Amino acid sequence: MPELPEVEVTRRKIAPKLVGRTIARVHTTGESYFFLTPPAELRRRLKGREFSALDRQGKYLLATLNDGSRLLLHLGMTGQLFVQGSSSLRLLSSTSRATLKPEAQTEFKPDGHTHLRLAFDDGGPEVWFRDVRKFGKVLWIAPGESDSRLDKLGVDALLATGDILWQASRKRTVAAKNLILDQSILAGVGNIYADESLFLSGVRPTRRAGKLTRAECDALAANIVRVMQRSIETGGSSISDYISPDGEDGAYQDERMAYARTGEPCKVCGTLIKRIVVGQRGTHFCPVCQK
DNA sequence: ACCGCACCCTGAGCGC
DNA sequence: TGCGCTCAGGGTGCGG
Repeated sequence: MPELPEVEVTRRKIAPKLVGRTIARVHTTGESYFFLTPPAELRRRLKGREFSALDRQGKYLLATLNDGSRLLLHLGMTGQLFVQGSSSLRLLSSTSRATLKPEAQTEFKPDGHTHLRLAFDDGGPEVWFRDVRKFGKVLWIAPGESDSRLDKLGVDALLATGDILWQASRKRTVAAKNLILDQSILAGVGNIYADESLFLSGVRPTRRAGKLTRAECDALAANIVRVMQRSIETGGSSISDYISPDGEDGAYQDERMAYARTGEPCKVCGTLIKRIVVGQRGTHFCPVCQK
């Protein structure tokens, strides 16, 4: 699932394929939950525009167009933003993956889940946005306008500080995990990096936020920054559907200490990693290392 | 103000 | 072989 590191890796790799290029044609699927801007309007707004920048805020990608309008993209759970010509087994169904020899994999062809296709006037490779579950989002923002989704975001998680967590957590009864998942406090933390940073900080995910000590807030902020920077360096986590724009897998999943390690020994003390549900999310922790 | 929870979606995996 | 059920979860919105 794409969180800040995966979105940042995507941004870095896709930016050169967007910035400076002019959109010649836009193909979309039909109206759906996915299109916050109706597809017909989106096609009209984008055609003929040139991308001038690609930025990131939390888990959102924000492209600026040469008329001052902006295109907001969110990868949701299963969003895949990539360049035409990429080949990745993650673009195939698991049955296809199982029956297809790796050397036989062919270039991905747009399917019903490929909701947005941008073709450019230079005739080069198109940029495609595919999303099986449609939890992703596309929104066109008029020049000079803002959007409540962006306005509500807290400090980018790469800039997390103990002070932010300390201030935000006082008198709060929510679980510590829910606090760091709150995008209005820190923008970019998702389920994987929440579990990982809590593990590294020795804090149990269910601990009431208001009971965190100042030292624990400092440790948590430092570890959030650390796991995210490390994940960006390794290309992000390719755990379910995430692929980078060139189809390469990330490697951070190999460094996981807690997430999706249910029943496996803790890499520090050997105790079996436990799985519970916190705030509707699968949550993994070491019952001994995390207090 | 805060908190818990239902909902949006589709495919995988399981039991029968 | 196939059906029906459950699970996965980011973000939004609503009811308590």
